[in-house]
Amino acid sequence: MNQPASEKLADEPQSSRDALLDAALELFLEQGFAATRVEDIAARAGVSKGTVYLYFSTKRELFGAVIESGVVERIARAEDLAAGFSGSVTDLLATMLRDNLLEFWDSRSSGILRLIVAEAKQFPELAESFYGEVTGRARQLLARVLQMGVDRGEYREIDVDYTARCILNALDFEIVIAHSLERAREQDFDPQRYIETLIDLILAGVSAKPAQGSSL
Amino acid sequence: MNQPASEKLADEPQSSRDALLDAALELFLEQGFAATRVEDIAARAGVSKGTVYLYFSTKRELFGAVIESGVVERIARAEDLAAGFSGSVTDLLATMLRDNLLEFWDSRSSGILRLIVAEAKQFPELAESFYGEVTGRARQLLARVLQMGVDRGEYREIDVDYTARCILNALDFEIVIAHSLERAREQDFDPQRYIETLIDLILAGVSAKPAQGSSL
Amino acid sequence: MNQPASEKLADEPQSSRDALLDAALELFLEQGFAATRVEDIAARAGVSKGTVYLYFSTKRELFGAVIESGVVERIARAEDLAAGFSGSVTDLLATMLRDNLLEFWDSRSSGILRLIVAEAKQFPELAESFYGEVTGRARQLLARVLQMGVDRGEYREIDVDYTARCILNALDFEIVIAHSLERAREQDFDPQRYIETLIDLILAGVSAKPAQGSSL
Amino acid sequence: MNQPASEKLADEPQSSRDALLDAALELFLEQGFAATRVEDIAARAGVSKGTVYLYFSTKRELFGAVIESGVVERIARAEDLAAGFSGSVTDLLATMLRDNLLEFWDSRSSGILRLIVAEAKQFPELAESFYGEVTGRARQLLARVLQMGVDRGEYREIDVDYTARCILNALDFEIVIAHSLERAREQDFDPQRYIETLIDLILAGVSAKPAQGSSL
DNA sequence: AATGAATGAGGTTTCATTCAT
DNA sequence: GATGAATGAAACCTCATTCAT
Repeated sequence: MNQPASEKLADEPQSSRDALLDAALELFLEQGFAATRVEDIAARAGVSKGTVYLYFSTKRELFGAVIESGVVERIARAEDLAAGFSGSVTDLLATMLRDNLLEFWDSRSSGILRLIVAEAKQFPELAESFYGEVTGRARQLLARVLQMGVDRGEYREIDVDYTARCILNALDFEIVIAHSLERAREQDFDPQRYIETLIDLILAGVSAKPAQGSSL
Repeated sequence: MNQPASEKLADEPQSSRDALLDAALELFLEQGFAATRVEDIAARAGVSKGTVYLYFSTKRELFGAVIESGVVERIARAEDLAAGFSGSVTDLLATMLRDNLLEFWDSRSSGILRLIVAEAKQFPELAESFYGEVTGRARQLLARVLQMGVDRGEYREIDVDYTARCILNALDFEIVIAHSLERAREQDFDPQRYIETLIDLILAGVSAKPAQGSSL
Repeated sequence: MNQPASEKLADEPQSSRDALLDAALELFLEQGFAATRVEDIAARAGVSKGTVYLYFSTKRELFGAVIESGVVERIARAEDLAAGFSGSVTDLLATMLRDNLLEFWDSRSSGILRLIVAEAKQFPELAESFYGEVTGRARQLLARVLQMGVDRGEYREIDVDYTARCILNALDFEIVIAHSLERAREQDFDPQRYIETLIDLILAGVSAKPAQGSSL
Repeated sequence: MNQPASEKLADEPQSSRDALLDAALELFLEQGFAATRVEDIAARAGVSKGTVYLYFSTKRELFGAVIESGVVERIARAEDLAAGFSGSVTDLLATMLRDNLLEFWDSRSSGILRLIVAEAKQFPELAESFYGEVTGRARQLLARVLQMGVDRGEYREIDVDYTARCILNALDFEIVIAHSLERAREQDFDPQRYIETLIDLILAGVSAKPAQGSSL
């Protein structure tokens, strides 16, 4: 059965536009916006300098498109979390933090978070939009889960919105650091241990009962 | 009584070098490294372009000196925290987080944190040095306090090092965001409420007893 | 009755070549040679960029063809003037200047004159050819008419060739100005009044009798 | 006796700015605005590319400054004409046209006229300003002289304003042509003869008495 | 005949750095 | 110490032209 030409295998040659977006993301992550030359993006995408301007009218617009694609990807990912679940809220919370965020750790989008922070002064609208749509949406999702725990009596009366901020910030900054200091971190940092510590701290911090881990 | 040469009156004209460091910090914070022109730094410092090169051989070296001065300042601040305290570890912890970090929030050094994150790819040695000397030192200080709480039986058996990471990350990312999205944040973010929520969450999370606020 | 292939209905789709010539003339007149992009010409002609190169091997060649078509058109127009006339030479002269040149004023070809002047440095051969074939031919025609007046005793002994230059220059520069400063001229310039003043001046200047209008 | 350093001999090294204006005028005249590269202007002025941007923020601004300097120069020249004179208006008129304009013919400013016509579409404000301030001023001057002749009874009742337009146009277009078609014109054009023919035509055309040259 | 994605030489402009004064 | 005119490498961007389809 013939497939339409538009369905391509992952390693097939993509459209020039997609190749440029991929190449640009890689280079912006590696070097930042200002230090990345348009010509290098083109070279990595396998096209010539002029081709960049067939698809993006300026280097800044290309940057915006790169971030935009990351936004779309991360939003889709976050929405998947909302899908049905069973068990206690605590199980959901632990699963969310553990499984999903560990996965996110290495994903392409996680680098975009660092990129947004780095270039926020040059692209304030993009940064605000990203922060609102991505980080904000994740926070609302997490706050809803926490509220569920409160409603069920699993958790004590907490400020779910700001608690969600605390949790996400603790995760996001570690991600930003991981992308900023790749070499130095590899030696003495254990992401798994970080996540487990965070989960333990959070669950103990919100639980209506005494802290679990330690209590005899 | 002779005063050391470094002690100057507030309104006294500083040395050109200090004026350049101050001007450079301001501009790097506002615009980032690449977007800041040496000529603008000189202008803000009230000297000519050529004068910059009397004190710093390259723009990068000037950036390094700016960060260095921020490091020194922040380390001094952090070390002051270690001075004697009395009362429970929980009181110390709450005070540290509340008073000292609220103060830090608006300090000049807090912007350097964002700057380091933004420019880490261009200045990896600086970033690693800063992260090690400043963030790392703060983490060790916090870990020692937590360990003290554990030793005294106030806190349950926790991973003090990684718990300190969690706490500092939650603080640092909020600071970074605050410096990245100045306008947008003013509207719906309450730093005081954030700190209190974090303190509440942390103390409940580490305490050896049931969470304080809610359950009897 | 067969019609030549070149006679088409007004609204009929022209050939791509003709459409390109028309579009190119419009744009060259509006913006000049250098500021007009081949792509814009193609777009205005309703064809694609590549199609331009099916008919013209370079942009310069297209420019040449545009001028060439203007030359042909203007020569035909000028030659028509030579056709039979009756009455005094003065009547002919007044009619030529008044009717024919007022008509020419708004014609498409009049813009080409300005274009030639503007691009003469880039296309010296074209400019010389245009000046020789169009302006030169018009000058010879006018000189013949003046000579006729002299021969008939209507006019005094004048330098008919250079007098023709004076007359045509006075007309041509006003045309060039009209095409150069479209907006500013509309306010305080009256073409009709200009032509009449010129005719009055010329006829009085060449007449063998006292100036007509004023002295009895 | 020592002279201030600012007084320089004509061939002394001028300021970079003046050297750039001179070089730019030459090249713009030779090649037009678009075909002239900033680097070539710098080279002819004996400075480097970057130096151009110390004095002019864009290539267009440099063009404007070139025109501006021409405007100033030509206005000063035109004003000198207005100085006292004696004798008949006809003598003045003949002298104005003959001496002053022959001088103008080869002056630097005369090339600017062609340049303005050529680039009017790209610089409409400049063109309008030039036309108003330079050509317009010359026209008013000429119109005043003609009016004087009418008032004295030397000339018949003519439309002095539009007559002045005719005269100046006849001169200006010849100048523009001279600058456009340098090579071709040298062979068979005699500026002196052109001017004399024009003077003869004009004086006969405006005179209250029968045409002078021919009348027995 | 027609397309339009792709090319890459070449232009304008920026800005870190130098150096004669 | 201080200046600021000058430099020139390097970046972004344009657009005439080509060519596989």
